[in-house]
Amino acid sequence: MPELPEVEVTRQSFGDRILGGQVQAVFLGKPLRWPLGCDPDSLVGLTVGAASRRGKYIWLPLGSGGLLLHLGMSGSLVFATELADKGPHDHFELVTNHGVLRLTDPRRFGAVVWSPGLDQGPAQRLLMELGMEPFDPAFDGDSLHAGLRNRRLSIKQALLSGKIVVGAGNIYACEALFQAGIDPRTPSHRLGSQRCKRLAQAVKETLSRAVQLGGSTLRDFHDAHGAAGQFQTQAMVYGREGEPCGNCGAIIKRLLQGQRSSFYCPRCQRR
DNA sequence: AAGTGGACCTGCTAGC
DNA sequence: TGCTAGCAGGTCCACT
Repeated sequence: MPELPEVEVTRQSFGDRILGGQVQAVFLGKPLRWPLGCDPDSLVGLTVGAASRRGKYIWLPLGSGGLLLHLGMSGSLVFATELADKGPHDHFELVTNHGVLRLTDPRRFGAVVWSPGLDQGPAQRLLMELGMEPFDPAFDGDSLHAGLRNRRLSIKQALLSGKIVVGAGNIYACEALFQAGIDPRTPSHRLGSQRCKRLAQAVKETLSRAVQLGGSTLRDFHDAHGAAGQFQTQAMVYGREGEPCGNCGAIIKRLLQGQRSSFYCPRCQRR
């Protein structure tokens, strides 16, 4: 489900309210992608710090360490003082005196992992290979060009890999490539500095617009208050196979790249 | 070393 | 109506 915008919208929607809370209990459901990595009872009494985001991960400081949360494909977080009874897909709860943070994740590709610090332990291991943050001013056409110039994989897969820039998943990679006028199959090294500049700009704009619109709600995404996103209504290509391009009228096509669907306009987007 | 495909898991939909 | 195949917002790991 969640790409950078959904993760950021989620973080913003509960971060302020949980800040300063004290852990009263921790509930674990079925196993997630990775084990928590500590005794859940050892978190009781710890104080919650300011939630931050790196790529599609949320870092929630707790005491001297913290929890690294990932929503996988189908995860969402809810934060409330009063929550409905637990359902079959609720696999983690952090009960605090400010409210309860609950992870619901049917497919269980998500994770909640204890780490002694952002730059130590599991968090360090999971985050160290990540590419640049798209909203970092250092991410621009030049840095993108430098990251792509020796790569032979397609530009779509390069964006999805997260090794150059993080945050664009399948929806936003498709949308950014459309906005930049680049065919998703284009070999990365064939993009010159001019097109890299356009693409870096498109990635920044696509992701920031999506954050402003509250993310994309394709089937079930909601922020921690329960609000749905609106970006999907403005998607130009994602999920629009067979429809006319809003820009030129050509029929939007779908193809498979690395077992993932890519949507593109064969007229607006060039190799 | 970079690139590819499989694996993890459940739910929903389109089509027969 | 009921079954099945195919699809889904991610990413680690083993293998070439």
